[in-house]
Amino acid sequence: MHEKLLAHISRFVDLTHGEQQLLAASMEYRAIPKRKILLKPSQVCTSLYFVVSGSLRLYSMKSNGAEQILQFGLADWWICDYQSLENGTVSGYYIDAVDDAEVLVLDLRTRNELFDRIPMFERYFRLLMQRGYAAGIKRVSYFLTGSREEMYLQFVRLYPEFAHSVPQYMLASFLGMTPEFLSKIRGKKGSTPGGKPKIS
Amino acid sequence: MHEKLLAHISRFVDLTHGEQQLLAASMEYRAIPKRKILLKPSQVCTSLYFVVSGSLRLYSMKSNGAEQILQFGLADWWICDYQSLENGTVSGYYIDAVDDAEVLVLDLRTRNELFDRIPMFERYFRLLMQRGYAAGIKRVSYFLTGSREEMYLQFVRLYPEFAHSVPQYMLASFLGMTPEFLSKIRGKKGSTPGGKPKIS
DNA sequence: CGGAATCTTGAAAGTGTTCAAATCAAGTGG
DNA sequence: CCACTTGATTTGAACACTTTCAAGATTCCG
Repeated sequence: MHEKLLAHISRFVDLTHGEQQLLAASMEYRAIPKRKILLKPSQVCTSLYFVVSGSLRLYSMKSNGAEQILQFGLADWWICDYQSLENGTVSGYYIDAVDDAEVLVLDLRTRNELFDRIPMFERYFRLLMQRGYAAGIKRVSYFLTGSREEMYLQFVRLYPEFAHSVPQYMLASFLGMTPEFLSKIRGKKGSTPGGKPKIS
Repeated sequence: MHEKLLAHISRFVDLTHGEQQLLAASMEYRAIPKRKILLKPSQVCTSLYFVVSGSLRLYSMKSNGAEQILQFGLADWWICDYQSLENGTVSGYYIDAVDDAEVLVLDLRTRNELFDRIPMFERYFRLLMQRGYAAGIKRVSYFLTGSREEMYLQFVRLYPEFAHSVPQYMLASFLGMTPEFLSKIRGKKGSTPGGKPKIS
């Protein structure tokens, strides 16, 4: 169950066998049924989730009651509200399961102990956070530079299977548009050229 | 010159006196004149800049030739293209000075040596990156949730002096709107109520 | 003073949203 | 297996927000 995590870590840093054991022993496996909520506003986030399979999402509630999905947590992703986690403040986000998922849970306190004992584990997180930071800047750049349609096409290019397995309204939310508009974008593509109506 | 950096670090982690000395000796002071370019596309980013005074910005060039500002580096900020830095790939961004600025330059190689020698320094960066990551998510949330006008008001609330010292077209770019539209937003405010025409 | 960059203003054109209704899909219980 | 209910997607018309383009006013700096 932990091989997937260890394999992921090994793409960034090297841990000794002992360190790997310690880490594996520090995380708890958990099966998350579809729609199960792992975090909600008014709670303080005290756990990090490593997604082994399935998918989670992090979202907020807009003033009009609509969900605003800010992040999907697919396989090999860590997901949590880092602001709440680090400051001990109340979260403003929800985290739940899009599909049935399997995760490894790492408690905040345990994480901090691991950081003290295994500097390379903290480096791994430094690299992840740095990457997330850089990706955030690039994401903002996409929002500001291109149209919603380009963003959609880009997303489909990057995550073709996921883009078609996730409910359309969730994808629309993540891309910052209404489900109606995404539907129109999709409609435009499928029927324009002599294209066959679509297979299956 | 380095006190500002050490003071900033001390808000996150504790360094011994010796570590502080080592760090200070590892960074080079540099005065950056207004408009001086520190990084441009086709270069690989190999330095991190800590802003002591003044302000830098990180931006890309849109297909229509307009600048898209993605980030301002104000006092106490670190700025660089982390993706280029870590992967050794060519950057897609520019970094230059909005105003005359003073920075401390940290070379990539030196940074990595410091990380090996001073685990708390790497923790400091882990916390910075984590914070930047969380802030990036919140920023996306602002873009998707509110109107440009709300974003502008929010920005002014957070950085009142900076918002009025930076050229308006740069602020517009950072907020993802045209300078014309920002001008209209500002016009609306100033003249709505019995408000005085504006002082100075 | 002169020139260049910046900011303002207005009309026309986009792009994406809202609202409402119709269609489609999927499960549930009988 | 069908009828029903609920949720998801599609479609269209009216609307709102933001951009584009073009001209004029302003400011800044040598």
